[in-house]
Amino acid sequence: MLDAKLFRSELAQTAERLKVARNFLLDVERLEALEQQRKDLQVRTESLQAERNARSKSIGQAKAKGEDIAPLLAAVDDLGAQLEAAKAELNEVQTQLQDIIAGVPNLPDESVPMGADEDDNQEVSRWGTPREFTFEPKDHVDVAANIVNGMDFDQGAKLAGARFVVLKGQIARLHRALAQFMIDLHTTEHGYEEAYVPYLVNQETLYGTGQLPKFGEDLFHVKGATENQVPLSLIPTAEVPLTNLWRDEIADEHQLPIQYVAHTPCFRSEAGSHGRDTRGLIRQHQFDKVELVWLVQPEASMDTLEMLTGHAEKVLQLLELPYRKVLLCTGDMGFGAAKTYDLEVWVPSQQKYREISSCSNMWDFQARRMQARFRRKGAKKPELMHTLNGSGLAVGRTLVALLENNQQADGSVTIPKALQPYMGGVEKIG
RNA sequence: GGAGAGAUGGCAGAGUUCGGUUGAAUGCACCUGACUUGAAAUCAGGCGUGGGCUCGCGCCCACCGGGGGUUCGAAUCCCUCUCUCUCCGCCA
Repeated sequence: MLDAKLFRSELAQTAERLKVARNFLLDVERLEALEQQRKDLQVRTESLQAERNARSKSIGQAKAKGEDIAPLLAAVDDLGAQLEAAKAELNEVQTQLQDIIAGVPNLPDESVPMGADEDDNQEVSRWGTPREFTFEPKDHVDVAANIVNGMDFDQGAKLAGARFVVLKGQIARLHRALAQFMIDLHTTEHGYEEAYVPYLVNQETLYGTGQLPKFGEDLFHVKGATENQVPLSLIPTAEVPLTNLWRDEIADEHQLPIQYVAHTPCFRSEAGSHGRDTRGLIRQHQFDKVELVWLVQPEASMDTLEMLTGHAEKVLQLLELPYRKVLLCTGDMGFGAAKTYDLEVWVPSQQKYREISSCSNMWDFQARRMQARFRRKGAKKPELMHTLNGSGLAVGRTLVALLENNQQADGSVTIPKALQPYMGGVEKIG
């Protein structure tokens, strides 16, 4: 959420920036009208409340002195109705304003290139060299098929439906090994605190990180057993529970920065991506991810984004997987991001780089929704934190990259040195 | 699953019986000043969050777990949801 003041004192400029940078059209006239109404109604409501408070107080005083309060009660007779009407009107207007503002995307940082879609993203760097195969490389589904049926999409479909998978044997272990390796790296080398979090969260939590109100159709929602039980939703990423740990909290300055790492499954409905990446592990309704989250002071967030991205890169480097780092343009960034780097890993079967990590600085966008704040030493007012998150990495897609890049002519798959301790010391599988 | 108790400011903890000048006693923590070579101790003062109006001084509104209700007026009464604790039962 953007600062509401931007919609009052700098409405025209804000609308222009949103249009240019995010192709987001703000209904300026409607906002202006609503804001004017809000102002009038709020002043009226509050003065009615002030009047009611004053009169109620005098009734109390009169009663304490044993005076007759009947005339005072009569004088206050129609105040209640007036106040109720004003309140209702104000409420309506504020709900409308809130709906508009909650649906406005974040403004990009100055360093983000302008652009319409992914074609305008900027490649920042490449690491590693895609391997020259002396044979026709298979895709990960076929590579896995060679390893005693370690990846079974039919069984996934049988148990749950399309876009679900069952992993077994060495593939299942490799999948687990990758997650363990990533967590250990981030906790021991990069200073993250490991966290285990709920996979189901409530609506306030989803609002805090920006999934609601706008992107509810991307999630799986779980109805309570009884009618008036609170609705919960499966997390689409651990960013949601981790960042919300500081919702409605005020940290002391010395507690920052805070860094969390968690390994969780992620659940996405993938509504609107029918027919895309239907084969294989690339796009599933359920996938595992190791997520990195930072909560920092505003002045530190830009440097932190570089650090965070570096931590995700380190995983790819230690796994010896070729990748490139891409700076997303204004048009390709997520709803709440101010700046995002994607890491894309080389996928031999597709002869292209595919997203395996997305690292974003959300600026104060989520913090404002969540009221996640901190207080500087000696300062009176708390300030909004900045929040950042990034995948370090998506485990399923890492498995894809490893199987494809490390496949051998004989159908086996080599295990990178860094991962071997997590695989019982074996150098290859299959 | 059954029975009961509770949720108040950064923390602890009054107030809820019998609704009224209570944004809320008190203690701790914290900030400023005095004393001190410095610190501790002591003393004085300050010290919640969000919002509105105003050039400003400042004034006003809301908030005692969430939502709704009764009332001129609710931390206090009623309904409901959530969470916490105790006991019993069951259980990975």
